[in-house]
Amino acid sequence: MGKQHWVGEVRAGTHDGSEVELKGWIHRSRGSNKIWFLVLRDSTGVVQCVVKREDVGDDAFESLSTALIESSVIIRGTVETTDREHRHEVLVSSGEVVGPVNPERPFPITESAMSEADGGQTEFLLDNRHLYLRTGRMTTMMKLRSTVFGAIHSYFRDRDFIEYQAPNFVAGAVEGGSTLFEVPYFDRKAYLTQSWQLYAEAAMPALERLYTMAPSFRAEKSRTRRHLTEFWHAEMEVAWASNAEIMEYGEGVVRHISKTLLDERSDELSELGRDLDTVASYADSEYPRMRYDEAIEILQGKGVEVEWGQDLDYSKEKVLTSDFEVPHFLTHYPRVAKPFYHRPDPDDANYVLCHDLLAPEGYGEIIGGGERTWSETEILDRIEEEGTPREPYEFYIDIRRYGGVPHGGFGLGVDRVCAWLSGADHIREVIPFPRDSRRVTP
RNA sequence: GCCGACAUAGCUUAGUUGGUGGAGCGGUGGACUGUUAAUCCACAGGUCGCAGGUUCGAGUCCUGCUGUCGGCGCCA
Repeated sequence: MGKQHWVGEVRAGTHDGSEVELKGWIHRSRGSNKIWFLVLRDSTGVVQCVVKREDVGDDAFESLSTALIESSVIIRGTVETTDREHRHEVLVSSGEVVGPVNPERPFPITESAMSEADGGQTEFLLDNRHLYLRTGRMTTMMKLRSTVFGAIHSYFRDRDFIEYQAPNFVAGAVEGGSTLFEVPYFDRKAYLTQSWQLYAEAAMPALERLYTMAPSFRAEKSRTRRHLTEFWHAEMEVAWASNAEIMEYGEGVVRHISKTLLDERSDELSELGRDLDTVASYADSEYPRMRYDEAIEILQGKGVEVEWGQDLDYSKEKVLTSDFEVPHFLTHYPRVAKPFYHRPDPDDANYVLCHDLLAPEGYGEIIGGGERTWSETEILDRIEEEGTPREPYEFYIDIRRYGGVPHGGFGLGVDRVCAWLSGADHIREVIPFPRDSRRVTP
């Protein structure tokens, strides 16, 4: 790489008193006719560079001092310690502009746009998302996001899970048919996948423990702080596992993500205003289990109008989780509220062996999972009972004709977890190019 | 699909009973040897989302349209 020195190293004191060559972009620029201050940004942070006319000469002084914000530059100089902000400065000996910014089209994202925008939610910042990515807030979010992805991979790989990929063009739904994205597929129709699960179950007898992280697509017209039409889905499937065991993995991975963020990204969490003790409580606590029936009783006790058999919508989740300080599992939903692949409870067939993990602070459901219906007769009954067309699921039924075994898994909304743990106001803040029902550009 | 808001300069916005559209940031030119969203002076920049209507006169009132945002149902 044609770059040896990094701003983060300068800030850490690695190069105190030494010559460095910094390559980056102008974050801020100010000064007078003899001395100029360039705040230089690279992927590791910002540092102030002091350019004196007498040191660099008139030509370099003119080109550096007139370069606009987000011009790319190479700066050479000596690192000095200081009592000023950032504790370190670069006293510039020479430098040049690499990629200038045209004054007719200055960098459009101003301080006012940033400060009023509340996390990049204005139309303007969404239209300029390709430029918004390089702002401090979004850069920090992308680093946190990378750590979350890494933590999920390490959690499963450390437990001998095999990463496995399913097709994204599919013929059938996992969730409701109305949320399918239909795409032309030569002379037929196909759909974008809503979940890896059905194809994971096909590989379950081969791999026994498998996981993935991949995008899922749902054509929901939802406009909420928790929804995207394209979201990153961490899913896992385990042979011979019960609902309770699957929940152990769910709790484990969420706690592992929280701990990894604290270990590797505490500065970034603090930068975003996240209280580290709150995140630590998510890493250290056990997550209570609560049956659906208990949740209904609690809600009814609070005067919420809810009938047994209803799925719990967000407004009810919110009332329920308002007293929770850590994530809670909700288990044993009524059979009528859940799709065919959930396994009915052998102890009471009115319920299914499933679980949702509800995050506190109003972030809602972050995991949905459970045991799968695994015998041929039971899956056929469930499909018929639901009135679901059988054809797209023939392969899924066939799996059960050859050595079916109990198994289960879950899906975790990675973006939701990122939003929750970073304390973001909106799920859009944690993904570089958010997709919702009204936006596919840029 | 439903409910509710909003739309003024590149950005963030002010605009009073309807009476000549202002400012800050950003840009340009100038001043300034330690600035922290630097400061000071000057200049440029507007089809007030679009189309109708009411009126002597509409950024402002009315209707329609478009776009955007927030929320709901559903979900991760």
